[in-house]
Parts: sequence; structure tokens; C-alpha cells
Amino acid sequence: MDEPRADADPDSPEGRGGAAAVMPAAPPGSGRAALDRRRIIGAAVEFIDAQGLAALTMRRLGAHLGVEAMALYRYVPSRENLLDGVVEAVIDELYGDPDVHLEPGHGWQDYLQRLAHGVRRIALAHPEVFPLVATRPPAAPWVRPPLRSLRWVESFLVALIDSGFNQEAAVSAYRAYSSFLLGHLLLEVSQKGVAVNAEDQPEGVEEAQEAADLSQYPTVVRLESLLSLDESAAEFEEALENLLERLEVVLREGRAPRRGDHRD
Amino acid sequence: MDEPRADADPDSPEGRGGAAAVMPAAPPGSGRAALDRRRIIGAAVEFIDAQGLAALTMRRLGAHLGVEAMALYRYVPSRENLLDGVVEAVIDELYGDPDVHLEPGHGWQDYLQRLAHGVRRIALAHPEVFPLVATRPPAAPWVRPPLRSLRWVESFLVALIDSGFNQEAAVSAYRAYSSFLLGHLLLEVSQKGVAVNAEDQPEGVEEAQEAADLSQYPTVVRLESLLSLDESAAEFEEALENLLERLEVVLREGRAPRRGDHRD
DNA sequence: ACCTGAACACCGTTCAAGT
DNA sequence: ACCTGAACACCGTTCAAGT
Repeated sequence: MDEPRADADPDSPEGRGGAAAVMPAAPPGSGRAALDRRRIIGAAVEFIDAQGLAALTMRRLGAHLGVEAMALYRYVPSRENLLDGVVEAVIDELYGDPDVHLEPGHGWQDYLQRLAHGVRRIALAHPEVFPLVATRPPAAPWVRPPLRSLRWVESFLVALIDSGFNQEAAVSAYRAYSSFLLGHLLLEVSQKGVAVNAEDQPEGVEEAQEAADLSQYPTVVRLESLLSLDESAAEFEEALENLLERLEVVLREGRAPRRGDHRD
Repeated sequence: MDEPRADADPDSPEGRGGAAAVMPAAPPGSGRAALDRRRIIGAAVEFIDAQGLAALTMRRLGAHLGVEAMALYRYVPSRENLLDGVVEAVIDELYGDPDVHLEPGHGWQDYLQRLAHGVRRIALAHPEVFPLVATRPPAAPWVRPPLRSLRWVESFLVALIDSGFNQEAAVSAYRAYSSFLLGHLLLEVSQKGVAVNAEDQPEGVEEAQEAADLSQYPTVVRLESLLSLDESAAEFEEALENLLERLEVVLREGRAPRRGDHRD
């Protein structure tokens, strides 16, 4: 089981700081680039995208980089720390997204829309990584998945407060926004995954479960085609619009809306 | 490292079917009960609750049950399958919750409230298991976490359709309800976990991260006390009320509400 | 019928040794 | 300075052997 030589891609993103002091055994640009933490984490993201999280071991990642597993420990203290780095790197991709920024004059709703769509693109680009983004314990309780970084929390709060939200409303909006993104996107990627997934199941794995007594669930059977539709994109838009609308009410009225407010 | 003998609890729930044919080496009721899949899965839930998911190995679970790891394989085909069983068992606790049922005459809102609170109780009772509930690939794409069982999907859809929802609206409500529960509860348990968690970190692990350049996040610093408040319970109620209100509009108008509907 | 001992292939991780 | 070989303690899992 030697590694497949399917890597003729010249996309290794170096060009940051000291440009590789000449190495005796592996001159730069000839194939194997120098090891560093960034490159290892990048390779781990690629690996998880391609093979799934369960397949990522230190030994296999080492082989993927043309090196023994032990060499990785000079740059990464443990596998757990590596996974933290993977989560951070994937979320950091958002910094480079030109569509995610506060457009002056377009208001906070526009910004929250851009941010939400940016996170969604990342979730869909790395479906095998997203469960990690969702479940790794955050550094502080108020750095919530999926945004997971002080920079985005800061940016979010500033945008709302500058738009007239009071502090309590801004914080509560941040919490509601996180919950919405996390719930929707985790379900969307898991739904996508289950369609293609399951390693190599020899026959219908649902048959066993379902065939047991599908007759007990007549409504599910009757609505199966409706249930099987993938309306993720539209539902994302609708739930996001609804959340923004709710926040608009909070902003106008200076408090959280109570049920039944808009009647009589 | 021998196992702690801290189990004097007589709560092993047997009494289901054939009542243990007498065994030569371990007579029933004298201490070690007979092994079976249900008991193994129950022990696994206990173990994860107490020690965390990462600590659960087949060998340690065997020791916890007074048996070698290899003995488990007669009842459980693999660790992965055991984890599936754990998720199923935890969700099945909902069947036994007397507060979770359709109260005749109280309407679908009351039922969805009871169901949501029942799921929340389970998530809070098993915070270490809930991430598993959230991320294990479902059997079918439309059996969504956290409800994960045909029985609850059936029950949910029937309640709404009997209340006058059309099929599309009922299915779309089921999806929105799942997203809400998953996002909110996953964040709530992870928030709870991070407060007590982190195995045995010798010193403030956030210090390292934060002290780096906290000055770049003045708003986060200024609002830290607000951000640190745990308003999970109130936010759960509010988001749930809001969702129900939204569904009420769908029911009354026979379609999904569009943004700006209730102005002029 | 049910459990165990021994074994296999594989982990994460450490560290002295090589270059 | 950077990587490797060998080793340690531990995995999940199989299976012939014990009782």
C-alpha cells in the first residue's frame, strides 16, 4: 500500500517570510517543500476533505507529506492540537473572502447576509471538517461556533452597535446568529454527506432499519418524496431573512419582541 | 489502575423478557449481571457521561463491566456500531418522558413545546453524548438530528397535518424545528462543557490565546461581562416561541411568510 | 454458550541516534 | 537543524482455545 502519486499540483502556498534556506537533500522547487506548521495544517485539511476525519492519522499525514510521522512533532505538539489548527485554518479562510465585508452604507443586514453566506460556502467546501468546527470545545464560552474567532465576534458586535443596537441586543443577536448558522449548516453538510457517504456499504443500510416496520410510519412513507427534497439553500435564505427581520424589530423597539406583539 | 468499586447501585434495568437462565459462575442478583447489548450500551452511556467520549475504549468499557474487551464483541459488532447504539439509546429516553406527548385539545404548539423541552432535558443530562447525537451520519437524509428516529418524525408530521398544515408546510416546519433544536442545544452543551472542561489544563489556556493581542478587540473586552452571561434557557424559550409564531403565520396563510409581510 | 489469551495490525508519542 | 528507527503503551478486532 504505497501512497498514490497523484500530486502533481504546484499549489503549495509558501511565499511567506524567509524563502527556504537551501537544503542539501531537497533543493526548493524540486518537489518536497520544507515542513512547517502552516503546511502541515494545510495538508491535514486537504487530507480530511479527501479521505474523511477518521482516516487522518499522524502516520498517514506524514506519508502524505513525504515524511515519517515523527517529523511532524517538531511543528505540531499533538494530534489534538493539529485538529484545533485545522478548525482555525478553515475559519480563517473567511478572512480572504472578498464578499465578506461591511459595505459602507449598505447597513448591518447586508453585512450579516454576506457573513452568513461566507460561512456557508466554507461549510460546503469542507463538509468533513465542519463537524469539527461545530463540536471542538471553544477557547472561551462566548467564542461560539461556527465563527470561533475573536476577530469575527468583534466585527459582528461593532457592526450592530454602530447601527444603533444597544449592547444587550447586539450580544443577544450574536448568540441567535451563531445558533442559526450552526444548526442549519451542520444539518446541511450532514445531509449532503449521507447521500454519498458510508465508506463502502455493500447494500442498502437503511433497508435493514426501515424494513423492520415501515408500516408503523405511514405519514413518513406518504411524504417520503417531500422529505427527500433538498431545499437547504432556500431554507437557509428564509431562516436568515426571518432572523434579520426579528433583529430589525429589536432594533426599532429597543428590546426583544414578545409573542403576539404585532397583533392588535 | 484497577477499576473503582463505586457501583453499589441496584439500578440495572433488566426485567425485559426471559429472566436470566441460572448461570453456574454468576448467579443472578449476586453482583455481575449477564451481558447483553442493552446493558453494554447502557454502560457506555454512563461511561461517556462520567469520563467523556474520548475515554471510551472497548477495553475500558469491558473492565467497567467486569469483563475482557473481547467479550463485548459477542453482542456488539464494533465500536462504531456501539456509538450508534449509544445515540439511539439516549434519544429513546424521550419515549419514557411523561411530559412529552400530544395533549388532546392543547394544540400543536403545546406539543412542539413539550417535545423541545424534552430534547433539551436529554441534551443537558448527557452533554458528552450530545455532540455524537448531532454529528453521527443519520440513517436517511431526512431523519435529522437531534430527533433521529422515524417515530418522532412520524409523530411530528401527524401532529401538524392534523392541525391543518399542508404537507409541504409540515415538512418545512420539521426541518426548521430540527435546525433550531440542533443549533441551540449543541451550543448550550458546549458552552456548559467549556466551563468545567479541558481535562486538567495547568493554567489559563485562554490567556495564551487572548493575551496575544486583546487590544485589537476592544468591543469584546468592553462587553466581556455581557458575553459571559449564560442566558441559554431564556434564549431557548424565545427562539422557540419565535419559531412557533412563524409557523402559526404559515398555517394561517397557507405558505411561507416573506420578509416585510406584516408592514402596511 | 460464553468468556479469555494470545496475537495482529495499527495508533499517538518519546527519544536517542543519525546526517 | 532536521529527520528517522526503534521502542512504549495503548488501540480495535479476530480466533482458537478454554470452561
